[in-house]
Amino acid sequence: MSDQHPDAYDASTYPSVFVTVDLAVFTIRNGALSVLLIERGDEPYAGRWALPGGFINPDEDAEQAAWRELAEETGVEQWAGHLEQLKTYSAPDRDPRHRIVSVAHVAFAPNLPAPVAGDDARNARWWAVDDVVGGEDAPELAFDHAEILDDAIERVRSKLEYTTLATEFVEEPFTLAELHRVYAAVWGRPPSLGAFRRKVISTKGFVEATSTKGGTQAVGRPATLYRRGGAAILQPAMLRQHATEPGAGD
Amino acid sequence: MSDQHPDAYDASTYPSVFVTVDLAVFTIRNGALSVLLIERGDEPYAGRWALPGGFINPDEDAEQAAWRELAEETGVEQWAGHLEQLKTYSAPDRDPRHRIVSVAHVAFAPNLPAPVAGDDARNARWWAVDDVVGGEDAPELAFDHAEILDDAIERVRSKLEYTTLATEFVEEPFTLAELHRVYAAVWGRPPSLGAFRRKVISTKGFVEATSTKGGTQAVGRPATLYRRGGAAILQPAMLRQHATEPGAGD
DNA sequence: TAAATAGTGTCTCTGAGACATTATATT
DNA sequence: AATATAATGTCTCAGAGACACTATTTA
Repeated sequence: MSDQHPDAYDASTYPSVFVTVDLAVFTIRNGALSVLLIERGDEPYAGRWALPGGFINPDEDAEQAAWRELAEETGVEQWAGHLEQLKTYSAPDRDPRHRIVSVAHVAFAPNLPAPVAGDDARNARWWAVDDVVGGEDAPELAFDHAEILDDAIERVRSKLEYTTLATEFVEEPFTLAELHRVYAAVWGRPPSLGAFRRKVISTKGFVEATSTKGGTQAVGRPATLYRRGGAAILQPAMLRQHATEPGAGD
Repeated sequence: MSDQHPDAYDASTYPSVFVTVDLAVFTIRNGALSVLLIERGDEPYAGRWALPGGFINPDEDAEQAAWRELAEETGVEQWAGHLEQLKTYSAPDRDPRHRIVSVAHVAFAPNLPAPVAGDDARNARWWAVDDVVGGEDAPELAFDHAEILDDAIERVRSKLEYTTLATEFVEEPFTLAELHRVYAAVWGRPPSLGAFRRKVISTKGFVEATSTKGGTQAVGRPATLYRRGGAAILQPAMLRQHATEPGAGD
């Protein structure tokens, strides 16, 4: 914050606003990157789908509020995944009623169940992100949530490049094939399997092999099972072929 | 934002807060990455150094407020550089007087002059970041600005890796040696000159050669002069030797 | 000429992509 | 055996680091 005006806190001089958190909660379902949306029951935007969110309490910072909302919305108490701040959205007219500034967050977790429905008659479900952002019969989201979701998706995609965050999308223990499918789902196109295996295994602290073997498949050679390692960043990064390729051929 | 409680906007139910922007403004001065700080005249933290910032007006979003503050603090009307949102800081007790949520921003520009002093008797100057974050006689910053500055520095460093942002730190036209010195200043250690030149030149859209030659040096072969190209991201990234080697996470 | 800075060539090493080959399980 | 999946080996190519070498200017 900081300020240069000693009396700047006079509420008559500067207006106060409401501050909320919004959440883009991601998981992998049926091999597709999916996000949790809630159908609004009230105006404005009644009937539209929106990101879950809520107000920050007086004793919370934004991250604590996000964790709390996450538990409330998903019904998951012991959250196994990761949560981080995304960006703050503050256009003066983003909410037609009041000035509301929202601190958006991104969360990831492995293979979450369908969200708690009973709670308060709201409709809530997982959407494959391709069904939300991909033109055609994609729903129009409430408020500026389409923009938030776009930014959130880009955050997830880029984080897979230079961090070990992909491991947050799978349950331990996991196989390298499962981890590879996370990259395929999030990026749309998987990295080449050979290079992927080499990189994951050779990057110290990305994953740790366990002594047991197994996997979900009923047939075929059983896979080595791994746990998350201690490393957080990938150096160098896992390469993704950006959609915006520099001049073809090249 | 979004909400699930139709009457949630009742001010008696949820408290309103003040929202500010803070700015970490960076430039290169005397070969060192430097940040603009302001000495506070009033309590709290009177006498402490702080990041410049101010309140968001009712008709502005956070980015517009940041641009406005930037012009006010630096006295630069035609801002040649870049500004982007960094992160929002919202600890309930980060300001002892009121609940204040701050949307921090990062700005870069080439070789800025000493900040406007006369304005309102406040003391303002450029600090080499090594003098602010480096132990010893580093000043204790006001509020949570030390944390913000840490995050801002890390943002600048990492952005040089995967974007063409370094060109925002030099005035056009510039030489490759000047651009190389930007990397040296921001990272502490420069990338190897040979690889650097190859990468900058071979990355389409990073820089564009001009027909003229020159440079600042009085002696030696005159350098080719360049302008910024149209590209924004570097694919693959410029490699930096991280201080924190991969292996041990947080 | 010497000194200074700009720019190139070349060697080696790492690692990515492609894909053939081998390994280990079930039926 | 046949089939399915896991895992490895190998070839090639792009690019990074190191550094010697060449180029172009001023004094």
